[in-house]
Amino acid sequence: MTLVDTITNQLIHEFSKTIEMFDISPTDARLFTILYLNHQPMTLDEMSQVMGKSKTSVNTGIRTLIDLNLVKQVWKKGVRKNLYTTDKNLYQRFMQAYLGKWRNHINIQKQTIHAIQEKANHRDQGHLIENRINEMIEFHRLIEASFNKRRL
Amino acid sequence: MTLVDTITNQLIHEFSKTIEMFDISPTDARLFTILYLNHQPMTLDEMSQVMGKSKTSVNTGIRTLIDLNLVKQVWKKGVRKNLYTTDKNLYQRFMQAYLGKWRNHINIQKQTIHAIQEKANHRDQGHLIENRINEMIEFHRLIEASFNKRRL
DNA sequence: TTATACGTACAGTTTAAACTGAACAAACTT
DNA sequence: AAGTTTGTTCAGTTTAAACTGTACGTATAA
Repeated sequence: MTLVDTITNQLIHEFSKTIEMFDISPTDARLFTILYLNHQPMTLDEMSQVMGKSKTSVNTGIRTLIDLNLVKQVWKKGVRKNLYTTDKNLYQRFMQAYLGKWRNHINIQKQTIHAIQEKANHRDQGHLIENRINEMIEFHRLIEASFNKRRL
Repeated sequence: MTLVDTITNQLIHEFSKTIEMFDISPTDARLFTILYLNHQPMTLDEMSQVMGKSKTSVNTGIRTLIDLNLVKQVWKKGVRKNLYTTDKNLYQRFMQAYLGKWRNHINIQKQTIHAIQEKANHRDQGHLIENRINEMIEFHRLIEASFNKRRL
C-alpha cells in the first residue's frame, strides 16, 4: 500500500521530467502526470490535495494545460464539480502541440526577418549585416525543413 | 548610422526569439545573438557594454553558451583579454545540441522507468498502474524513434 | 426566494532566479 | 620584484515568477 505509493511517486517524479522537455513548467508537468496516472477524472479539490498546492494554483495550471490541448474537461451526471482528465494517445497530443509551436514560430520569424531585410536593402547597400540576414533566413529555412519532414 | 543601429537592434530582438526556442534563456539568447552579429570576436567588457549588464553576468552567460558548444574562445596575438566568438554553421550546432539533449534525456528516462517497472512487477501484480507504465515506455520509444529519424 | 457550493479574479506574500559590486587570484607588464 | 590588468568567486540585492487567502459571481439546491 505505502509501497505502491512510493512507486507511484517515483513515476510521477520521473515522467514529469519528460513532460518538462516539452517546454512545460515543473509544476504543470507534475499536475499533468498526476492527472494522467489517476484512472478517474479529478476535481480541482482532489488535485489541490494531491499536489499540496492551493486550489487557485491548480486552477491556473489546469487552464494552461487545457490551452495546450493536453487536458480536457469532462462531465459526469450527478457530479457538480468540474472534472478534468488527460487525453488519450499522449504522443500525438504532445508532438502536435510541440511541432505546431515550432512551425508557428518559424513561420512568423521568417516573415519578420524578411521584412527587416527589405528595410536593410533599401538603406544600407552592401553592408556586412546583409550576410548575416541571409544566414538567418537560411537557418530558419533549415529548421522548417527539418520539422516538416517529421511525421507524428 | 542610427538607422543601421535600429535595424541591428531589431535583428537582435527577433533572432533571439528563435534562439530561445532551443531552451536558452532570453538573456543568454540575446548575448549569443549580439556575439553572432558582431563580425569580430568580442571581449567580456565589450559584451557587458552592449548588453548593458555587469561583467559578472556576461561571464556566466558566456560560460553556459560555451558549455552548450555554441560559443568558443579564440586567441589573437597581442590581445590579452579573452575573446569569444560564435561558431560557423549555426544550424548543425544548434540541432546537435538540441537533439543530443532530447536523446540523452529519453535514454535515461527509459532506463529509469524500466527499473520502476521491475519493482512494480515484483510487488504489485496486475495493478492498474502497470498499464500506465507500459504506456510511458511506449511514449518514450516513440519520441526516441522520432528524434532518431531526423538528420542534421 | 434564501442558502450553500463551486470556480475564478485580485492583492499581497513567499520563493526562486537574475543580477551587481567588492574582493580575490592568476597572469602579464614594467 | 612591485604594480596592473583581467577573469572569477561570493554575499547581498534586485527583479520576476509562483503561490496563497480572501472576496466576488454564478450556479445549484432547498
